[in-house]
Amino acid sequence: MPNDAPLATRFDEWQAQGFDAEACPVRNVLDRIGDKWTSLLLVALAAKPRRFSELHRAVPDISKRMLTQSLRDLQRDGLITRHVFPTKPPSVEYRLSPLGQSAMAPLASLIDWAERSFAKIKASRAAFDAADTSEHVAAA
Amino acid sequence: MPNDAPLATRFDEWQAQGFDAEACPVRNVLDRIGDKWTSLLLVALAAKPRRFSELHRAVPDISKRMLTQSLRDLQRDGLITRHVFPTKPPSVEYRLSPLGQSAMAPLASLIDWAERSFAKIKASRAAFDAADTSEHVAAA
DNA sequence: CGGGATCCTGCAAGATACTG
DNA sequence: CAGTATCTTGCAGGATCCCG
Repeated sequence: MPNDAPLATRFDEWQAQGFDAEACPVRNVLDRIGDKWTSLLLVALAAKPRRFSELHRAVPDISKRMLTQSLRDLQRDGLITRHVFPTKPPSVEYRLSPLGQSAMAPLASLIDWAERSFAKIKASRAAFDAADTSEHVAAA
Repeated sequence: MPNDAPLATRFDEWQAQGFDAEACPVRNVLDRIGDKWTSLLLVALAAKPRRFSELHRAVPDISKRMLTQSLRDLQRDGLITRHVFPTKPPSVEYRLSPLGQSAMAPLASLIDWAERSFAKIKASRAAFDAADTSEHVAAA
């Protein structure tokens, strides 16, 4: 039940429901988006439909196993559709479903934020790690 | 370098850079957001600053270990700040940094999408699993 | 109270090989 | 080409105890 209450209020609601993993949209959906590969695959498919090996090349360091599994997860959630062309050899095309397309706007806004903030985050990490190291040095 | 090119174009750029994990904002930032706990903690802190054990209660099924670690990750990325009050016993307060606050808008839009789409996703999952099962049954 | 250190385990995911 | 099946392992993360 989406509503326009501030996040803080909704957090209280989720909390009241014990954050039931089955019921909580944040956990259900963010777990998928945050998956190492799924959001990358969604973006890859946002450009255009692609075939299995095309995706494999597009995302170089994913294993065939994980690619298959990630695609099936996305399909199971209804974010992408899978079309088999019974050619020889077979070819399979994946494309965003309408639901998947509807995810792109919020996902893009998050990616925008990520790109805008990346420099600050890197700087913060460097500072944090430097402080950590110098403490170790001081302690040693 | 944030820009207003469509995601598809930016994907090609990332790809050209080999998706270097150190350089790619998507991987760097989404990995954190998608973390099982961090986004939940951000939302919890969006309401108001909270202390360690308060957060522990707010997110019931996180272990102390993971809470500590998630908070340190968020602090390292500069999304939250940590304030130690040398009372007895000590109390530590966490709160969103300006950078963390700037993340809330895109995060909220994603959560909105999640809540709006959750019913569809659940339905899709159910249909997918049912098809799977019936195939097994048919095969058996 | 707010952690750190240590031990231990399960499962996520890589590597490899096979198939329609 | 587009996957499955099996085996194997690393390490995320829980449980427990300790400490200032």
